[in-house]
Amino acid sequence: MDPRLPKQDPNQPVYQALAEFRHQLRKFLQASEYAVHEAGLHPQQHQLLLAVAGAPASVFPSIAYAADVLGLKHNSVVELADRCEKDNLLGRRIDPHDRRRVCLQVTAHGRKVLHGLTRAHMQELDSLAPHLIEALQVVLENEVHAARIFLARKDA
Amino acid sequence: MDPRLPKQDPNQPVYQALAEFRHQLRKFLQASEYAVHEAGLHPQQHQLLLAVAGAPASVFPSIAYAADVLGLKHNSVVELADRCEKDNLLGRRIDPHDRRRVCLQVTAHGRKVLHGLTRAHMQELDSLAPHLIEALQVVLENEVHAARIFLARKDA
DNA sequence: GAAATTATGTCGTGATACGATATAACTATC
DNA sequence: GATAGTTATATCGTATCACGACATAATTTC
Repeated sequence: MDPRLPKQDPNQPVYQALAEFRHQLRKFLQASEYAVHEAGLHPQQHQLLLAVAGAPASVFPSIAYAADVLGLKHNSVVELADRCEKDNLLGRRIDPHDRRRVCLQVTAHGRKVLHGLTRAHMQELDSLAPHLIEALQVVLENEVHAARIFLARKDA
Repeated sequence: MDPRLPKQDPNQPVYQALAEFRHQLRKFLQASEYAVHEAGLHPQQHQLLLAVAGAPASVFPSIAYAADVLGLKHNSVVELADRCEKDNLLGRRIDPHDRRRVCLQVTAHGRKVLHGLTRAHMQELDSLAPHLIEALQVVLENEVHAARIFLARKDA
């Protein structure tokens, strides 16, 4: 006998769609982490480099800014920046206009590493993006379907 | 004087696109974690529940399967399943056909929690998915652009 | 210019994913 | 049908890392 109980949950297709979307997301994140590790740095270091190098020209790349876009608390970014500085990926420079603030800067070495990693990421996304979008669309279709059921129920 | 060096890195637009994509990704993941936390469980627990409940009917939801789709080592899933079992979200059942294998099953309580969380996730994705797709497209456009430059250089 | 606010930094703690290792069940081969 | 090898799950010690709580220093407000 199969140890699985009869799987008659009406939400199963929704769960499957969401699970598949997460799976695709994780595949991208895993591929990213692998490439990053090959390049000799930690995933969070790469994310900080990318956030700083990719900051729009209009924003000041401070600790607080990085914490905001990375979704971390400021002290976590302080520690992360410490580790990046130790590995010569990032530099700190105090803002003369406001000497509380720190301007994070990618070093020449950091730039070189980031450049290589970016190539790898673009290639990865090239093949994964369609799957990601497809999975997202399946999720949204399920949503429409669920909403239809919900509305039908309300009408009854 | 501005502590930022002249930002003339030709890759900046690419970095910005990738950083924005990651930012959107994190916003989704953060919103997810918030909802999950509100529901009284840990993000990884939710992921395991989803992976098990969303497993296609054709696959056996074992520890190894969960480890595969969650991108974790099997022993991490063992520990995660322990925590889920302790919180009455998941049950283990040995497969009679192969008594080494364990069948993971979402409990009634787990199903109830997952149901509520799924509603929240769908709503979140409803508003975030367009931004995610947009960010992805900007990345891919940058790739095309970069490839064009690359090819032009080769032709020269 | 004192008080409140803002930005960054320090330190101890807790959660968790992992490597190494263990145990048990299945499979193959003789 | 015993032994070797493989597969699936489990245990345990460790390291990383994000966090809360607190500290320091600069700026702003009144």
